[in-house]
Amino acid sequence: MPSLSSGLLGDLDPTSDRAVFRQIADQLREAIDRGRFKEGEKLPSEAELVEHYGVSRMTVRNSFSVLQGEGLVHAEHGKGVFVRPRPPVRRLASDRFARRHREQGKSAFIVEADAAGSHPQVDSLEVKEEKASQDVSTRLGSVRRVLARRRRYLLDGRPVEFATSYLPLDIARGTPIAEPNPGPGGIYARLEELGHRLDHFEEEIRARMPSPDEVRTLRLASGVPVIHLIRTAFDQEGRAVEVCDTVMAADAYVLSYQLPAT
Amino acid sequence: MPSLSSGLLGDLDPTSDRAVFRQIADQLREAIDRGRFKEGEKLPSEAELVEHYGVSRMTVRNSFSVLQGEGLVHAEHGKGVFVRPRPPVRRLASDRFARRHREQGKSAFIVEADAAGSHPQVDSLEVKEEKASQDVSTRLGSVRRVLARRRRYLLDGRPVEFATSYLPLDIARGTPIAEPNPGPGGIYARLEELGHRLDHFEEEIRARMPSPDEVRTLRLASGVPVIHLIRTAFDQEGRAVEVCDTVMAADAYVLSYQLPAT
DNA sequence: TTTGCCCACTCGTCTATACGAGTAAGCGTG
DNA sequence: CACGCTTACTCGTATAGACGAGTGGGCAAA
Repeated sequence: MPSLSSGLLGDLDPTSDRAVFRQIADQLREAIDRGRFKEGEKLPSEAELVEHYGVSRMTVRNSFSVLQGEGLVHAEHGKGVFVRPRPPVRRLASDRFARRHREQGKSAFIVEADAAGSHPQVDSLEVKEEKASQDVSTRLGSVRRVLARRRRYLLDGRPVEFATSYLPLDIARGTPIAEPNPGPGGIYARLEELGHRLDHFEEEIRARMPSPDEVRTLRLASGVPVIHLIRTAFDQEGRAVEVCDTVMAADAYVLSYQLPAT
Repeated sequence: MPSLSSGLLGDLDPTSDRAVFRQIADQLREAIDRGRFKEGEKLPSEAELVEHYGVSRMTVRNSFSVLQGEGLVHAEHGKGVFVRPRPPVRRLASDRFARRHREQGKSAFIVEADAAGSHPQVDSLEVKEEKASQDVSTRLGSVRRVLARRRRYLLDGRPVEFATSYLPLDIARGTPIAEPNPGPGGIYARLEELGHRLDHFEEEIRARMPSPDEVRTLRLASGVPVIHLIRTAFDQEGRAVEVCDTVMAADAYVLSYQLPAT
């Protein structure tokens, strides 16, 4: 059978000064927006579109690359080009570090994911002492070396977040914080037990395109940005006791904050 | 003179299974990261790279498109391909809506930008009544029609943010809030004067690639995501009195929040 | 039936070529 | 000197063709 697309897609406007590949991208985008192609569904193949529009294959591929850059579709070698499904998002609420959430045994990530019916995992655990980067050193108040705790979070097998915590050695060395598993309530519970009663957190949020490294560790599709969150924890003496650097797949997260109007 | 690039760029590895255009992208990326090409500087032209690597022009263009997708470079027709300069970022602190900031005459955006030495502008003002979207209606508690206040913010001539505030008609109609210029302290000051004493805000943050529309209104370079922020303002009776939907150029913003450890 | 191969279809990579259009500098003319 | 043209260089768009490699179904052989 010839192009299934015929019914769903229109013709090109040769008088338009809009580039042909843009016109094709526009039509595909609109068809997707209108739900003519649903999430996960296969778009017409390159060959079909070449046929339908009477253009060369590179032109069709150019259209697809536009849509890929917008994060709308993704290509699978040997299979086709598909409408990118929106994954379930993880909501991070601003009270997620409240003391009351810290009393339980399991980490917030596990508890929350279980509740949402998905399968959580944490891997790539690494705990080691290292030299503090300029930025981390500044945030922690001029420390030279730090304890770094790295881990990757996965939901239903998909990596969604990569995080590194940095703590001053004089606080963390020789404590459960320096163990791979710091115990119930996580490192914040341990910090409080060690006498660093937490006062508040500061979070800085940026969004940007991922580095090739991040594309690899988070298995990101093209057209998916990352949210870069840097949290600093302060104890009641005003000392920065931890910096946590987190990179999240932006399509898997919604951050939520509550601000006083005071 | 032949390629200036010769000194800065290496050779291809024909034995590698990494695609040629990726190898070229890798080398350019690394050169940029190492500072061999500085912000705003011109990369070697397509022709020079064709010459240097002995590949076809489409292969070089493919490399550039990879880097463009990463937001590292941008092309200017007739001029060349340049390392994308990081614009000055605007910091949004979580206390930006505190009452004490609301007493002055000018809007927070103007005050802040002036202080930072940049030239702020607000344009595309539009104030009108319209049908509430499903989402806005839900957030405001099932209102059918709303007052919508749209505006675009620019820094030194560059659009950085596009925002729309939605307010229930029973609150806003016939008040200064329905005027293009709501007066000193903005609409939050007016809301409080009207007896809606503000209690707190809720902010939801997402990051994603921009729609073609957003690319146009924010004049976004390719490879620049947007931060999508939805703020809901609640008064002391617990009623949602405003929803503000904001789309920001992600390369121009850092959001900063302070969370209690309680 | 099961195994394994082949083939058709898919996207990925690369070449070669052509023309269009924006930019900027040089040069000659008025 | 000032203006406008030419020209060389830049990226943008599009064509046509070639080969490679992943996927999955069908068919033939064991």
